[in-house]
Amino acid sequence: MMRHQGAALPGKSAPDRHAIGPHFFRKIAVFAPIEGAEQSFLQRLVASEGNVPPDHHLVRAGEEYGPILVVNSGWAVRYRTLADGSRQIANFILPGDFIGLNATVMSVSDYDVASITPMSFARLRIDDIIAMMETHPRLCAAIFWCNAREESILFEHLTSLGRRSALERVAHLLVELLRRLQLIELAEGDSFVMPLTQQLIADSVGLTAIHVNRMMRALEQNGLIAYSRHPVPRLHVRDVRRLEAAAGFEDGYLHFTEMPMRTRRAIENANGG
Amino acid sequence: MMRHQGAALPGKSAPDRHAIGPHFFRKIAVFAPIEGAEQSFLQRLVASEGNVPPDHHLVRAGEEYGPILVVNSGWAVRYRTLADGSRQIANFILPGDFIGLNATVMSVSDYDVASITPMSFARLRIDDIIAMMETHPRLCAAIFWCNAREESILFEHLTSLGRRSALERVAHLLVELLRRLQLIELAEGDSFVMPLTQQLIADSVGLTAIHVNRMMRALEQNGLIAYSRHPVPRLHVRDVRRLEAAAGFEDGYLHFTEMPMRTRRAIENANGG
DNA sequence: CGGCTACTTGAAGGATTTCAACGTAGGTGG
DNA sequence: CCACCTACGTTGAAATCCTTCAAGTAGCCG
Repeated sequence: MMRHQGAALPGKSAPDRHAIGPHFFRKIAVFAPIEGAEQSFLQRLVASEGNVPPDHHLVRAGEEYGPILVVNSGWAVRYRTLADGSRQIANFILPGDFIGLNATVMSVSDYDVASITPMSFARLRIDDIIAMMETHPRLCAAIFWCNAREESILFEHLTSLGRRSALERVAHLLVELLRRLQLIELAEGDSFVMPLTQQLIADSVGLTAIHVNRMMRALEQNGLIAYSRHPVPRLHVRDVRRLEAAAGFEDGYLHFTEMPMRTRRAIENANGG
Repeated sequence: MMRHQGAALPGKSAPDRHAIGPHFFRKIAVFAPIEGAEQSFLQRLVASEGNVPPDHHLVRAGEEYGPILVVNSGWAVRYRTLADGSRQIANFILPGDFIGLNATVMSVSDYDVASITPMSFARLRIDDIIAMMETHPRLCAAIFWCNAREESILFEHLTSLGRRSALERVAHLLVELLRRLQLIELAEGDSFVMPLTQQLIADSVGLTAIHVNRMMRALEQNGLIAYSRHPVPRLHVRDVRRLEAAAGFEDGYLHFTEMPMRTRRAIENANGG
């Protein structure tokens, strides 16, 4: 059904090919570095790797979760569809993000996840993750932190929809994407490859695609952003400061910070002491 | 500074006074019953109990988390404040809910929590919770489930702000509160004590208090709800079905049951019709 | 070339906000 | 016990933001 990545590797001799790519470890390092034995333990947990084309469903609302995925490349989108056919996007899923982590405590999904671009990812068996949570408290805490950070981003998104103007919402999304991509080293300076259509942005920020268009043109005409279509669509943030100001952006919610001391101490004592 | 509940207990003789009230266990039972040894283990973890009056801050954005709380009675609100002074409420915190669970993996809060009514709660030390996660995997999973459910409610809230009309948003909030209160047995039939001002509702659903007023009057005039002020403010849902229809409400996101709502409706219609 | 998708622009309409009053209930101090 | 004060709720009218409707452009792929 779904084929593994067809890289022409000579047998199984490649000893430590990384199944979970570097973006995950860059992101998680904000919380705690995952290195050495821990990293190889996590790598050995990878059951398989996968690829999907754009517009492919990875999780479906109302259906059982599949394996948990860690994105290695490509973008996906998590959303709910309403009775009238309109949809609301919760968040854009970037390399290094988990997909379907709720499967550890819920059997059926209440949202959809679909790829936007071609994607590659590592698959982790749910039972292995649950077992890991008992044996490796630091990794358990790291997963808990990923969840908490995602929830924080969701809250900021809610704040946008509830209390910010159309211009602010669009600007805010663009700054957030820039910052998240910079963290995983997928931005080049203040620009990044931009796979989102204006309709996707609209479904995220609660506007019509038409109005998103007007807001982006306004940002462009004021010299805050620029857009180039070739060779691939790319967004350039011309003035990060002014874009942040236009968005009412505060970066605290992204938690570019460290693990609290007490958590580190507790975990170290449990393990070594 | 903060006094313990002044109940005139005769010394320490009361052996097993429940520090975490019943609402928490009713809610969590949807996921897994916490009974016997597990329940008493959790009860022994309670470091102390506390009370606060209305409009009291329990968590402050930008400051370190205090102990983790489990609400025993009263309502609180979790929100962020924007630069211009407006605020966005993420969720209303009811009896049985945790406060400050993120303290397990983050040291500084990025949101405020404040009481709406007088509240009572149990305090749990963060270190004890972290230790518990390693020794009691079922309790760890239960906490993980609480987080996942809260995130799911937040997503539905986001969907309201992004894609529903003012009338739908208000109706949706009222149905959600009814359902959550029924789960913890704090509703009486289809009515419940309503401590929220229209301004609080407005800050939750992203409208002005004036427009919330108009929407509530519309719901009242159409016979969907009724409001009585004495002896305490109380909201009566006169027609749950029609209120749910007006809200575009689907209860899957609350994770009450294994059975999706459309299935249950189909069964009820088949029986009653 | 035709058909598709995404993007762009203008004008009219509608939903929600803003501004401005007024009502009502509870609490406080004279 | 009444006068005043404050917080919350209620209503109307004007202004604004965003949507809807309509039309047209640009690039891509068969």
